[in-house]
Amino acid sequence: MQKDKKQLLLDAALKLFVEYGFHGTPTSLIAKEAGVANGTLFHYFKTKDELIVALYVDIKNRMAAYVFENAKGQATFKETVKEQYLASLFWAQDNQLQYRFAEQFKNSPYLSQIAPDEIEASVKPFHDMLRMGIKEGVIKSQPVELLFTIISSHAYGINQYFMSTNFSKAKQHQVISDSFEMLWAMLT
Amino acid sequence: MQKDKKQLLLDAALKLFVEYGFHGTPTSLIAKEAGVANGTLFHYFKTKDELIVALYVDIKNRMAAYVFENAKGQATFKETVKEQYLASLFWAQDNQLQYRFAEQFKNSPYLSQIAPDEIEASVKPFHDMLRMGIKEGVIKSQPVELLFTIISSHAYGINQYFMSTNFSKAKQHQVISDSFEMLWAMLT
DNA sequence: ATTATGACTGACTAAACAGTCAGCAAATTT
DNA sequence: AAATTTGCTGACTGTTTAGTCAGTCATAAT
Repeated sequence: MQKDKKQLLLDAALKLFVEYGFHGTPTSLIAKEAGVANGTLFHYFKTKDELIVALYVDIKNRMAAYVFENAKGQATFKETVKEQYLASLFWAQDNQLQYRFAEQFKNSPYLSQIAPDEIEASVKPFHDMLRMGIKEGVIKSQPVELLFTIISSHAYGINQYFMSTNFSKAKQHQVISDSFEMLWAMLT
Repeated sequence: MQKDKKQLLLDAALKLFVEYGFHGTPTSLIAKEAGVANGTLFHYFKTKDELIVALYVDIKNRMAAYVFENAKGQATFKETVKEQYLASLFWAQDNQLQYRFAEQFKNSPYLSQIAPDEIEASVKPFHDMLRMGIKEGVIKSQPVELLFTIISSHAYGINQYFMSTNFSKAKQHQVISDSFEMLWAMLT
């Protein structure tokens, strides 16, 4: 039983988009790489843009699911934040293509095709959590949007660092763990 | 005396690339926006790719010049780092188009068209400075690449935050200044 | 005054592209 | 067994695109 063709198309598109960019990748090449006919792409996605947006939404959902799955049921606030931070970076580590695609997408004009309230909804759980931390007096009283952005971009930076080095997985885990303690010091 | 046509083309390309993306912007539209003939673009830039890369290099140089100009001659290490950090963010504030273009470029496959040693050279002054700080025992003893990436992405985060808010310039300056102190606490 | 130069033009072309569509073959329903 | 549906195909098309090039014109050199 092989993967269904929709998934094959998404996999092929991901790989090619990261390598050649959105418009540097013709739909014909995506179909070829996926091993399906040209028209099949348009059977599953009305337009190329729809494929690009669908791919982004799919990746975002998978990452969010992974982070929440791995960070649930922590005893303290700090442990919750830490596990979410670690899970994000571990996910990025194991899904470099997805991560790079997401960054490319976020910095492109395609981002405007995602409804603002959809973006809003995806960050809400994190904002709520941070609000709780402030209420409990564990972290600094600052706008949660600012705190969340700082945490996210800190993780982004660590990931960039890994992309330019050649650390073993164990070494990377070490750096991630250390970097969280630096980050935490900044938040409290 | 009007700007020369090369600069008009770069200005037009910048505006359109940020709005429509690299491949979403035909060369014909760039020429039209610049108010020059179609062929003039190819008189100054052999290919569209060359224009894109030239635009990035130009922007990077301008930003670097601004940062160094504004941060030179500080008395202490901390003040030097702080002024460079502030200057970067002030520049981004006053050059939103340039900043967004640079981010789009950095996260695209075009980045690979910049020679690694050129990238290396552009970050070297910062690495050297950080090395000095470590030697003097002012900041944490960590790989300078890591420290620099953390500082850069912290600034990136603050800028992202500004893009989703509507603060006055004064308020933004306040946030930038505060955020540096948080960052500094993390580095020492 | 004549010639030479080089920035600039814009009509043009070959190639590439996203998207269409008539229809096929296998599975499912009747 | 016939009819219908469904997932898929790939040749095709109208449009758009990057890049070309023969030639214009203002300025500068002789």
